[in-house]
Amino acid sequence: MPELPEVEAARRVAERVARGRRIVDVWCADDPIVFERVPAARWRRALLGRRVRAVRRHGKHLWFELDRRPWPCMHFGMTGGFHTPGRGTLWLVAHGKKGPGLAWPPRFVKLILKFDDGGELAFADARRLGRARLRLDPAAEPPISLLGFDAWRGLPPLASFKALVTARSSPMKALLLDQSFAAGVGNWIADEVLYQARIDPRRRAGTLTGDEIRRLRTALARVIAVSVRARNDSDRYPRTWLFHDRWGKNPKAYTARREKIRHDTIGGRTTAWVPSVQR
DNA sequence: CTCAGTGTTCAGTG
DNA sequence: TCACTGAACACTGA
Repeated sequence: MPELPEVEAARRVAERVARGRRIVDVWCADDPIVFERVPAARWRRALLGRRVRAVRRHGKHLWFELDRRPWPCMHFGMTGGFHTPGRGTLWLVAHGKKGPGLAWPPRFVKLILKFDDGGELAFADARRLGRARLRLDPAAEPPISLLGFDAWRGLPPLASFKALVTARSSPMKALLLDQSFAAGVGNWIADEVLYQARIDPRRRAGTLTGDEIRRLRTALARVIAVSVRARNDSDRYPRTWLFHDRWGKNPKAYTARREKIRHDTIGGRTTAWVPSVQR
């Protein structure tokens, strides 16, 4: 379930496994869709023998900083993630069986890196909406260069944040999902932020008052900070958040505060919101 | 069996 | 230019 907090968790796992290590083996699936028609042989040539200096993230994009270019960049799409072997394969994506997966290599694996200390890291993606690419300078080239501020580490000060919002005319839900505005916000976080900021997702960005924009920025900072700080996926979204009641497990569709939840398609995506709270 | 879905990209339209 | 819509991608789980 990769939005920014899950991708940041994946980045930390990748740093733990790979940072400072040398890549001693590369296995690459023959999947031209996922690998943008870069042949497996080119992946091997680019990565084999390289040392990993760091793993970087901007929005939902990750890349490995190696001691020689090009560098590999990943996007998890909706179902992608990193896996590590051993007792309790780490599942960063909540699909398939609950709990630690034991399969190695994992299902739908696209890339496996082996390191000089015996560690391994696999990139897998069931639905194949994710991407892995090779880039000479990932931050300076599309798609990463087209992203807006990172929603966690790059939130602009209030004045410039206001300017960015008032310059736009799209519905707030669409604006939050627009990665060229705030990189890393996905469908769930967008709904959570608008709920906590008490803003109707259909409101046009340019019509927000100064106070609403301030609430929006505060809610964005808080939702991301809390979910990034969480130790595990179950702590990522506190029980009082709209998140938990978003998909009617309870057909009553009320929030923890007994507020009626409504579902609409806004900005092309299913949107859960609370009319009695969001104006 | 059917259908919606945590995301992005592109073609077509207004 | 801006913004919206729908389709496509391929699989899972309700």
